[in-house]
Amino acid sequence: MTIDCTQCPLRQLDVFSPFTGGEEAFMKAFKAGELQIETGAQAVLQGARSPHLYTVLSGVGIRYATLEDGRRQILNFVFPGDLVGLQGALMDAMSHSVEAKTAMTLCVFPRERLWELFKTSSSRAYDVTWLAAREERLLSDNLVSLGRLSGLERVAHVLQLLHTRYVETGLAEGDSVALHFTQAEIADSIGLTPVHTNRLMKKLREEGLISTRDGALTVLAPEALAALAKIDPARKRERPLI
Amino acid sequence: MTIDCTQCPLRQLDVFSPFTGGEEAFMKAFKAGELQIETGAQAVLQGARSPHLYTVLSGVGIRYATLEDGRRQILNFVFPGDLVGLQGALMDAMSHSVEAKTAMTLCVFPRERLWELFKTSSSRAYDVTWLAAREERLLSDNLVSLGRLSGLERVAHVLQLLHTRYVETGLAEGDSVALHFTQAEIADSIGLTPVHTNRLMKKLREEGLISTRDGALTVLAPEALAALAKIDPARKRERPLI
DNA sequence: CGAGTACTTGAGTCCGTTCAATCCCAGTGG
DNA sequence: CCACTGGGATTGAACGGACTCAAGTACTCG
Repeated sequence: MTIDCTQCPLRQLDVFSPFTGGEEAFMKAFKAGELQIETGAQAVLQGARSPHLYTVLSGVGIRYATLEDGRRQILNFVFPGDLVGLQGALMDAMSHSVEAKTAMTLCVFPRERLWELFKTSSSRAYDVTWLAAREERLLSDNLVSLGRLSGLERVAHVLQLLHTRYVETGLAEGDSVALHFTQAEIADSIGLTPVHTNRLMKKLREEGLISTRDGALTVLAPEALAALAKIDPARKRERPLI
Repeated sequence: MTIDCTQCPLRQLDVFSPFTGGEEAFMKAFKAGELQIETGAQAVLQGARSPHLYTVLSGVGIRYATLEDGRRQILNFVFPGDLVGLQGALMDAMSHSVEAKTAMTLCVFPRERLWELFKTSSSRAYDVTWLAAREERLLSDNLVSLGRLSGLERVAHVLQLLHTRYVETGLAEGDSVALHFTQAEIADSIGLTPVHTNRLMKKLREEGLISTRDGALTVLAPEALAALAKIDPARKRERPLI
């Protein structure tokens, strides 16, 4: 029993641009099914040529690359509405893996239909490109963080980012969010060790910027945190949903 | 006097996929002209909503973001065949600037024609998306470098990357390439200070991996450098050219 | 020949790492 | 009911890679 695109619950959220009419029905024709995966399972694997392109319907995960010697870098966090596997669908092989950190549901689009989608609907094709450009921007932000921010600033940056993404995808309960990522994962996303990340989070707590109680993150001083994180508050958040 | 797309000199290069027929003539209709800029000039500016989308016809540059306090992070190096200004054409404003490090020639596509291109040619639209996905992959590689490689590995990584890009765009003279980037710029791309970058380059020289003489970089031990840089030699290089 | 820019090198400091040990808590099986 | 287990979070102490500040060299350009 899969969800009908015309009933897609994500469409309700403010971050996603509304469809102008009949477009959900169009997308429905491209959806081949749903993939349900458990916490810890891989949606796509580095090196593999994924046979599908996915849109995240629910759940969160991480997008990461590993080196031969085991070092891991988390490139980005995966939230509802994100495209997964575009590289594999377009180019040769995936340069990263995606792992679920909660149970996830993914809408499945077979790769051969992607080309069909480009031929049939130029506006949907435009949206795919738009999302690719958005991904590029998110990676750029992380690059600036890793390259030019201090450790404390980087921690503020991810926490701010995660908070925003939880809120905009409707996964926040009140003003605090239940993080599904461990400190080790946060550390792997900002290029620090878990130990040092822990110390820096402690510092943010002591300075009253955040609080963390039983896995929930609360931002106590949003302006101060954003200032530390060097995040532009004016950036538009709205985006298309495929 | 602008170059006719049907005569595009880049098309000759091995890295670029051949057009199947009549496609150059199609692209010609979208080209509104050429932009010539001098060394040090900005092609696009961070924060601006660029009125154009460009393809680099000749010359090299840097794509970078700056923070309020002046810190700068180079996101990527810009070479012939690269798309410039896609974010500005699709979304709201550019999150980065592009500056010429040699004289550059850019093919100009007005942003309103981008949408027209999507409507008219699904294969060209597909190529634009392909290039966006490629950019995403290059950024991921840099992210892994900044987050998980040591200083020495990072220096090896950029140098290897630059060498490859010079060679594949036909800008190499023999086995050595004339770098158009200063050590300070290389430092800004790998998240290190110029001073430390200098010391690490010295080390690579002492170990016999590279040599640098009057601005030219020669890779003396390609395998050793690639091993240090953690670069996958098997990756396909061919890509579309818009 | 002076000025500017890039590159090079030295010495001291600090941020982040490494290697541990400890704590906390949710399961789980006796 | 409680000891046992294991993963995550936390803290301590010592080390080291990268930074800072500073001086000096090499080269181009007016």
